Amino acid sequence: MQKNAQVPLDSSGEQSPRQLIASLVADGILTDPDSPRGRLLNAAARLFEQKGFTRTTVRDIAAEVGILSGSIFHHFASKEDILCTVMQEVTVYARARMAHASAQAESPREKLRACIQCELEAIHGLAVPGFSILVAEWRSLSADSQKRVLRERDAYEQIWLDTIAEAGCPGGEPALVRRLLLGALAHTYSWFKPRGRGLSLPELADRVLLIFAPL
Amino acid sequence: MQKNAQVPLDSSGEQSPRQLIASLVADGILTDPDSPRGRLLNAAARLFEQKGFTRTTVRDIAAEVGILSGSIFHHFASKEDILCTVMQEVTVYARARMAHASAQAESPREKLRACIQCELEAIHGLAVPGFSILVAEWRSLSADSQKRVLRERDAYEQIWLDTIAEAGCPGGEPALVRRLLLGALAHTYSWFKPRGRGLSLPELADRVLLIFAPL
DNA sequence: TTGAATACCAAGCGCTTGCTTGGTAGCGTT
DNA sequence: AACGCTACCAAGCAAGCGCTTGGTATTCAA
Repeated sequence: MQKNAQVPLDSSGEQSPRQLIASLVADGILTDPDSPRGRLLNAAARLFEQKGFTRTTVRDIAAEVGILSGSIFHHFASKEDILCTVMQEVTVYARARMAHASAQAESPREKLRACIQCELEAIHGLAVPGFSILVAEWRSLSADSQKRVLRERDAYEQIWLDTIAEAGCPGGEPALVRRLLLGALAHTYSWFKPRGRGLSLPELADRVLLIFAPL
Repeated sequence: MQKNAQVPLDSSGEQSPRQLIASLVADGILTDPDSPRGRLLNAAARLFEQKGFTRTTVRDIAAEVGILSGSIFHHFASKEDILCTVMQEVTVYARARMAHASAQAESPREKLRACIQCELEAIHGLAVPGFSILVAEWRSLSADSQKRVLRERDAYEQIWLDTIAEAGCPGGEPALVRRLLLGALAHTYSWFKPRGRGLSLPELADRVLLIFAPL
């Protein structure tokens, strides 16, 4: 159902989430969220994010969309297949979103800022539901499934590496900086509340930028 | 069995891991690793770190020390009790180790370096087996258990906050810097191989220091 | 009008899980 | 010799798990 070719992403002009999703669905690299399969993926992503993969049962997922647990296996081969597909599609969407945000910014440092804010929004469920699963549930995937997801993920990471290299961060190679940065950002999931009365999300992005790209 | 008072830690002179553990056992704030209970805790820590909490069964833990699964509940009230106790004791030991390492360093910046290296060693199983569980399995704890662990953890974090404040890191309040730093360090668990032929652990500590405390 | 495809139900199988129960063997005290 | 304490075994229960099977209702193209 899904073509795995790296479809070039449209990164010009303004785009609403709905438009972006629609164009990815039209390209055949994202499941239609209004289809039964798409509804299952969205429900699973929500639950995996809330409770974790092992603590989410197929009965939970089925109940979320109003069907019985057995019917899930008409759409997916296994519970792990659901997780793997969720991770793939989340990565595809996150990549499209970040490519767009990065292309909008002008200076290299602003591009990095845009990427940081973009990933923060993704992690905190403001833009890419299920993004935090990518880090939290990596070990729940079999080796084969990890490979499937990694192919999509490489394209996503390449945007980061290019951006970091151009911004001229200290701390060594872009790959190392990216890994430290990813850890720092992903971990904000467990303490930062974007809707709280403290730091706002763009403010947090600024602080992170200040550390990883001083000046 | 365990006194919860904040026992002042001996932080003078050289100390082998064995000596440090022995003194903590003598103080009654750590379980003797040679007792049946201690052997269970060590086995559980190893397994939780390798496979995660939910994917580790009480039968796995029992087999590791050569008893039957039911016998575990002579030593612990529940599987979660094991996890909670592991987390507590790991925190106690990590704190003692870091207090010692920090006290050995001279300048504020060297103290920060010592803490970073200390936590990296802990995360990668070179010094504090089970440390990575603290971050990875936090959500596996009930609210009550989280409170129990948090009391020990506060003392550990205080060392960090003091060290960061004195080192004068950019990026805002020490609490924020610490959270970003913890995320970055904890995540190294999933990509950094301390025994590999690439970057060594002290080198990695240097790079991290360069980012979080420039100059 | 038929036939295939899609989406789902109803029932339950086989297995694993955390944990319980009732009992026993060995040891140090008194 | 009697007691109590610690550490453990043997057996299994009740619940929950992922997943299978055989069948049905609806839709839509030929």
